[in-house]
Amino acid sequence: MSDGSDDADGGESDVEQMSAHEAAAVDGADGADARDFWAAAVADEIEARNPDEPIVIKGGVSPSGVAHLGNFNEIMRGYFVAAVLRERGYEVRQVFTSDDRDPLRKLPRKLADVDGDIVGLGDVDAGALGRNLGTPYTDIPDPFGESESYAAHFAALLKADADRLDVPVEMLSNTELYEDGTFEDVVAHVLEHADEAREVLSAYQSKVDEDYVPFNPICGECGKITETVTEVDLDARTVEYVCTDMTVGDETIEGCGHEGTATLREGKLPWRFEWPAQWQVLGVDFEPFGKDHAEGSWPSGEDIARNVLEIEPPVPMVYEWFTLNGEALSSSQGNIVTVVEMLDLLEPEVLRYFFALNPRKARDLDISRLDQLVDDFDRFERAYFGDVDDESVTAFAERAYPFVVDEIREDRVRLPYTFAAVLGMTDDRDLRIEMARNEGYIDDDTPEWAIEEALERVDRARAWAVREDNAYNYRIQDALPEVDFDENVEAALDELADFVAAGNDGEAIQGEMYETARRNDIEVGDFFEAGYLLFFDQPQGPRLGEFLGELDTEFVVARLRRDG
RNA sequence: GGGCCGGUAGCUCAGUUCGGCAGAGCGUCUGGCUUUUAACCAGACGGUCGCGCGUUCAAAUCGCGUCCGGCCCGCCA
Repeated sequence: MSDGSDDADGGESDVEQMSAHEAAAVDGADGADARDFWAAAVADEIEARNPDEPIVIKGGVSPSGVAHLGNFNEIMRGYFVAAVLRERGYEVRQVFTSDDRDPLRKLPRKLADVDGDIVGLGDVDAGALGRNLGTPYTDIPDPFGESESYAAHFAALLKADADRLDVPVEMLSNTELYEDGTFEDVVAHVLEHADEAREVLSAYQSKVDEDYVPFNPICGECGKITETVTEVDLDARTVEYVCTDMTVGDETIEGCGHEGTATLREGKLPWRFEWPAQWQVLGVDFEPFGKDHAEGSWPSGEDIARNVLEIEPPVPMVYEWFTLNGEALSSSQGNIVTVVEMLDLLEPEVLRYFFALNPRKARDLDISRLDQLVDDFDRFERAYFGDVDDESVTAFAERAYPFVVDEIREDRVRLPYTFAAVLGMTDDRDLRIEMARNEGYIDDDTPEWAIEEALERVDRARAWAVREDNAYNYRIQDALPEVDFDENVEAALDELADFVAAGNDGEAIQGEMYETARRNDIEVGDFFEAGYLLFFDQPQGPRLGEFLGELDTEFVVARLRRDG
């Protein structure tokens, strides 16, 4: 526990630990800390319970076809609370349970392959999945034939995403917790107190009757989860069962009729008991969950924890679901987005920022307006460094920013996202830098690492512009676009071509464009538009003169003369 | 039918815990930078805080009612 092996900065002294705790106490006393960042308020609540260390923060989902961004609430919301507690000097263990002893109940329409790319059911062995309806995810082969099981495949995806966002989380398999006996005593306890269990649960679920047994064995014959327990032998720690049909929605998963005996490790608790059982065996102090649990599983779980398991439930936190492009996340409708996809478009810290925002608000992730999210992040970052005159943003940034970035470095350069997208018009690195320099984002004092990081945004913003095919999807046209100009515009273009051919630099070209337009009696705007059409096949573009100054002179001259 | 959460400027959101002048960024418009693009600078426009009633000297904030959206109250997670 205190061997320091996972302690990043090693020799932290007890004195410093003390002061961290004291500082936290001061923060808690005036309340400023908690008001400004939800994770700090949650941390206060956990702290108030004087938890044993390590403090355990849990999340978890049942494996499904795709690990989408919504699932990531289970990891990111806990991460921020863990980070605040660590800052206060506590040892924190963040775990994520893959609830993988759950049976596959229906076929997913979409799956994510090992790289996180989404594929349809038709691209995998769907028959093998269909035959395994009702079987625990850990006993179903990986449809991609790579991992040990369907469950392992799914867990690996989530773990890979957590790594991409640099969140240290320990993945736990529910099945393993059953098989290695971690759950066994709780299962025995629940079966021993089956009357109380039934009584408590029946307040939440009307279907619970006298025959209800809170344990579902796995059929020794067909391997499916069964629901019919006929006898419980507490001394032998076994149950007798019949493998009967299971109803899922309006579908029926057929049982094989086998009658057998199962140990308490060969089955699972129903979810309503399994969740509190996890709290007990893992010693969970905090758990965020989606609003779907808020009025169902949570109240019953809390009750079961106190009155059946006789433990104190963790500090809860409900998070709102977010929508994608205004629509509910839905894998069957195909309205999903993954961490991998998002990281093609955003830097990891921007995505982390998204999850640092108030969990109580339903939030829409509008891909077409990602520039707005990135602008918000940039402002949030500047606020941390005291450059924003807005108390509430600054207070939030002061608390949350250190947990959003991997490293606090004040002299970072952030190109505005739309400008970064515009720079994506060229793949020429030097040209990108030159244009950023022209606009004042980079100067001679900018360190090389900052330039490097700034340019990382260009590829992402470019990917966004292409994906959305929006106004920032500029690309230098290799071939002459179809154009049709007035005579005086053509004359002006020829004059400008001569000016460029004479070897003038970008700044001069920019100035000359105005002169040329005036000389030929055309609106400056029309002349610029002509230039944009020639080079981008679009009526808008970057600051043109300086841009042309960066390109190959022969190419520019030929294009201005409409020669290719 | 019962319950929970949300609804604040065109957009994205602070502010609601604990009542004290309705806020920010973006967008838009106007002007500026010898310069109509990305950006930058100055300014302006923009509000029935979903709606109604109540409490109060004072309500986005508290209470009651109501509308809209999501979720839960079967199974499952």
